[in-house]
Amino acid sequence: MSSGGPPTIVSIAERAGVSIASVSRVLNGLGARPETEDRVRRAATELGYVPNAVARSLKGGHTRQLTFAVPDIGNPVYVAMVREIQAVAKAAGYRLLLHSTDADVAEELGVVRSLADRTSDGLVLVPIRITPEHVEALTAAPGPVVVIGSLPDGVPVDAVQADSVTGAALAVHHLVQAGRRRIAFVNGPVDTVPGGNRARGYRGALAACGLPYDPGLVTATDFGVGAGARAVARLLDARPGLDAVFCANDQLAIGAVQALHARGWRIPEDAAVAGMDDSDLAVAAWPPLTSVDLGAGERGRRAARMLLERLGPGDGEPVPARRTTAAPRLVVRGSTSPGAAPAGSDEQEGARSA
Amino acid sequence: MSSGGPPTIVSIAERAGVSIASVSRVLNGLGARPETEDRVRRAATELGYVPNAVARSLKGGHTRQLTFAVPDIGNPVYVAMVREIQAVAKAAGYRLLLHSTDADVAEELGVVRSLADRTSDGLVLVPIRITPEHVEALTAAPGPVVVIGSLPDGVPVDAVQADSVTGAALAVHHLVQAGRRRIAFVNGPVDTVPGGNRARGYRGALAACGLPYDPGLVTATDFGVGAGARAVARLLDARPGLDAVFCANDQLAIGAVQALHARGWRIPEDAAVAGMDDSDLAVAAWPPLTSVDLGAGERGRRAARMLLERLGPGDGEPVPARRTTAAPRLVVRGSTSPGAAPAGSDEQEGARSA
DNA sequence: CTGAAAGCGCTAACAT
DNA sequence: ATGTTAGCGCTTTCAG
Repeated sequence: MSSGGPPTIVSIAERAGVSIASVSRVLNGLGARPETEDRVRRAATELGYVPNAVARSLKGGHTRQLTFAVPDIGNPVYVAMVREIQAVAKAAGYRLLLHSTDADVAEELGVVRSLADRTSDGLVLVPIRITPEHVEALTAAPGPVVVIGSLPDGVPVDAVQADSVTGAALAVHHLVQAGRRRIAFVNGPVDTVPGGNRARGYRGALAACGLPYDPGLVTATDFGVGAGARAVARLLDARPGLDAVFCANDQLAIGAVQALHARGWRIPEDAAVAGMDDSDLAVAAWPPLTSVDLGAGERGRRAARMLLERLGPGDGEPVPARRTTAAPRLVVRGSTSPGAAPAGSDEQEGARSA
Repeated sequence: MSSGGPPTIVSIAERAGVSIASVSRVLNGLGARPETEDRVRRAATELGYVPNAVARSLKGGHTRQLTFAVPDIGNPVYVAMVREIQAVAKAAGYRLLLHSTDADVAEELGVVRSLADRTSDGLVLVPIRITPEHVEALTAAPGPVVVIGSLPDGVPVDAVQADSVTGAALAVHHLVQAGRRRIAFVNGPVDTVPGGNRARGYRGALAACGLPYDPGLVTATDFGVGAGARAVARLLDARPGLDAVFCANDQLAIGAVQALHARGWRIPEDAAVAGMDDSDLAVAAWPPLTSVDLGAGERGRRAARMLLERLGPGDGEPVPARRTTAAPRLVVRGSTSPGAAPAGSDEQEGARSA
């Protein structure tokens, strides 16, 4: 007699009058005499049997779970990644473990090492920064990892990165074409991956356009609406002649817009504003923000796919670490171009309910 | 000699020259002779041993994983919930499994049933709608569940809900106090939990204020920026005398603002606009949106805590299902009140990086 | 085609 | 204090 607890293959075996091996076979679609097959299926249904995934994992050596570790789940960029990764994972029959590192380097390293506890089959990691410890931990990773960010060559780990340099160039060129010459740059912390890359992108783009680099037009504080507003307020005092503000992300751009509005500047007439990431915030602003889509969703999707490939049948020789880069895309809206993007026009549908 | 694969307690036992039981005891902090303790710890460190979480789960009967199932991970409201739930879970030593149901009822039911596979110890579910099947599945849930939404009494499952009625009342009263009388209402689908509740809230609030209910001032389509813009464009044709637009969420409100701007209406002078959810979008808009905070984060936090309580030592008699409601909070900004919310003022900090 | 039995890695009796 | 052993639920040889 089977006692309490949920039904197991043993309960089914007893009820069907067969061995547990037969139960397992039938349930896994291996051959069996129709009679046996029938008895087992019936018993399973009657008992409301559901296979214990943990036991399966222990036997099989894999959990069909993927971990995605991000600095901050609230950030729109990471949200876009989560969304895509979750979709890819689900389609491949994997569950998604979401881990917030709270932008803490030690935690990031911990996540990599915790691959060893076999809780998930692989990891997609978005590091806030790449330290020597990262390189070390990643090199010795006890399981498959894909990094979203810029990893040095030589680290034997797949990576998918954004092209901030080209992205910034797109924005700067666009502003220059629109007749702007004194283009301020509002950045976040330069010692983070995104901050550092975007700073380089801005300088490079300026040079490429033959424009001088004026440190007085550049600020770097925090990524955030308030930081953007304060930075621009300061810039407006120091460089009242600026005619455009390029921001390292949309939050900063929102802050910039607010600061400009507060002083009665018209956008884009008096100053154009451009952001980066093309998040939902961009369309929420007024005027709607021109923004560079750095392909967050695309990066997430690719990272997930690469990870899945590593998990597939590891036949043959070891595949070397791959590097791939998502192409940036400029999305022009009213904040830089008077006529652009009428209200309720296109995109942004897809009915996110609430 | 221990062969390939990651180290297990057996490898450690061999190396330390003790039994696997001793290894387990030492590693779990149970008593042992200092000498033994030492040998084990040393061996474990040298081998880089990490306990296999799957094996532990199989033995212990729990995974220390929680599942959070939402209709759409991209929605700011759910993002706020994820953020809090993840924080609570992490603090309690649980991992978070994120599941997107894509607003599909069948998937929601599937998630509830899949509790039976023992992959996670409990579930927080945000149903898009509550059908009789939901009630049935929830009643027969093979594990602890907490629902975020309005569950009928009698369903033996914990639930935490928003108070849309009071929330809508807060907004409507605020608008009335600001001198508005013809308050339009832009809603999403009425057959969803949020849509239905907000519709009731609006009607109730109107009645409480002694204002007539004019169906011509009400629209219900999709939750989304574009839908909001189109709805308001239509409203402006049908009821050009409106002096305020109350929207069932911030996306709709953003759309409303755009439609009004497009026609040259000034906000809030010609028409005030208020939204719901107080998401990041609210501060991104210009003017910043007055919005009703329905306590998404708070609901997430409470749901997680309730679930954790169920998972705790189930000593004594069974605790009956609990219902709790998060109090709404009106956040007044420039879209209804000319002076409010200067740029880069307060909140919104917390430096979400990018 | 089917059953018996081993074993995934760990914990917890039970015995010494 | 430590070792031996059973067993969590399942898959998979290996015999029959």
